[in-house]
Amino acid sequence: MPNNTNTYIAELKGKTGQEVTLAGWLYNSRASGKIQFLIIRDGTGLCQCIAEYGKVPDEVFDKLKHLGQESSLTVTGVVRAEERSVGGFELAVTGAEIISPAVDYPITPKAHGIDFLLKNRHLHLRSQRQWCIGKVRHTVVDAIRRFFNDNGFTLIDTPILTGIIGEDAGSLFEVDYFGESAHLTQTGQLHLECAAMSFGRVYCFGPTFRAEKSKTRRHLTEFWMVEPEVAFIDLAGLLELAENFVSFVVGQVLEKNESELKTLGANIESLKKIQPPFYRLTYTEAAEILKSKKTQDFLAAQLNEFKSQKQQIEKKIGELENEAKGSVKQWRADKIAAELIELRSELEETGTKIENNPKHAKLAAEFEWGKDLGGSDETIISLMHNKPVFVTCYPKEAKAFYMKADSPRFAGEAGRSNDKVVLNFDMLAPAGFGEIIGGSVREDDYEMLLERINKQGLNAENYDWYLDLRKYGSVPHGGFGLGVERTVAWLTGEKHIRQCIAFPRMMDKIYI
RNA sequence: UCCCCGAUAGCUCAAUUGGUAGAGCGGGCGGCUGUUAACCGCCAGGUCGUAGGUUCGAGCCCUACUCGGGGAGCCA
Repeated sequence: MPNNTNTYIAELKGKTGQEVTLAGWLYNSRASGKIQFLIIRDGTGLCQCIAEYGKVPDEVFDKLKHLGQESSLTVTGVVRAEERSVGGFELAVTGAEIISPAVDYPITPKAHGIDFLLKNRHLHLRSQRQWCIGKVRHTVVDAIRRFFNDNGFTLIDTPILTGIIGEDAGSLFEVDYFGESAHLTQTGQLHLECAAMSFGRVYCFGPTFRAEKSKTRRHLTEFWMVEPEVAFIDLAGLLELAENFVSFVVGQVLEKNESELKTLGANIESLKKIQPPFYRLTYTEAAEILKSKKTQDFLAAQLNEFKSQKQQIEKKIGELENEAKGSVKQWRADKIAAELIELRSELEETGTKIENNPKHAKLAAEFEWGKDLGGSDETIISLMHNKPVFVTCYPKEAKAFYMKADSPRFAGEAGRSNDKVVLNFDMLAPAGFGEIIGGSVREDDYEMLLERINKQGLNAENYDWYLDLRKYGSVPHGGFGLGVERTVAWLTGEKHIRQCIAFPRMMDKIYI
């Protein structure tokens, strides 16, 4: 980099004993009379810098003492290994230069509400948690491109403004296109299929828009999706591709972001288990599992666990409240108050789980063949497994028009007649996280496809070009889509998908 | 769209259940040479979301509205 003699915090390893200059922002500072602990962040990491009275010029010492959080500065000092310090290294400060002081930075090192943080998203991105998630996301995106690029896939950029409906007409964002109606893409799949007939193996990767009225921790109206599409592939081939792909992405994150995962409190051990093969269930088998006694027992056991969790939390709250009533030191009272806030929100969450459990049990028990798998059904299946689960061959009626009807190979034991199911699959992330991939073999027969289009009340004229693919050298083909934010949320253990994209767009709300 | 919860200092939350609005963090000043969301002392900081109503008296009760959170349905 030109004209930059500064050292990045990530490069401190191996510079022990050398004098270096860091350029960054003041993340936090603690002063203790004649010694100051300044934590600097520079985008590559955090480093504690020690300013001792007498070892830096007096006016520098004074300036640092009154410097506000997030002020930008350069700090010069000697690197030394120090176990007690974040990152294992610290700087013995010999000099510092303030670039731009910050006053009254709104995001303090204490707790904040989510609305406040989203309104301050432009600043919240600087926080450690958001930084770690951003790093993991970067690795996920890089791994996605790497996997497909290294496996013979060609990148095709599919349009964002489209005139064709890929998924559900109810979740479209309408755009005025010079007086005509157009909308934002819900999937690149249909265009991608065209490209697959030219390049064989292709993928697209970009933002996707769905105007779903979904106010949940799993939904965004704008999210990033990668979609591979392969000519000459069957369902078994797609599953293999998907499990190799996901395992590669997880492996890359484990390799490159271990410290971020640790900071975020992700379950690293369970991620290490993500290796092919994943579990495979047909929809029919999944439906039977849902209705089985095993599932009811599983849910009942879970309910008991939730209840005992609740009791434990309540007991702890009681204990803390009692302690707070007695005479305690101010600092202890504060700690108790903070703990109580956390425990109460945990209690509320557990209460919701207890409330939902019987509903989910009922939904599962009364599950009827032919319905789509609901969110709670997916959660149950996913909770019962420690690796991702493929659920294949859903009823045709519940699925999109372009999915190919079943063949005997995938019909499953239950032996429903083949034409009632389609050759699709969902991939459910383990431990209750739920769906992160949806895909299918595409209908490649002209007549069958036309029939499905008409049956779903779509205007066949709009799909002329799509039907043409079945006219001129049609081949079996298929693909899938993986949601980036959901994947990042799963890997990082982040509860809400909105934290997994820098500037989230949610239902009815764009903050900045 | 439906159900539940919330709105009090810049931020996170209290307020003995209708009787003078409080604490921590953050900010300012001071103290402390190994802190880890440091700690200790002092100071400043409020039209209790908005509009009505009940009452001698409302942060607290009632009605409407606005905004936010959580969940359901649907999905990547």
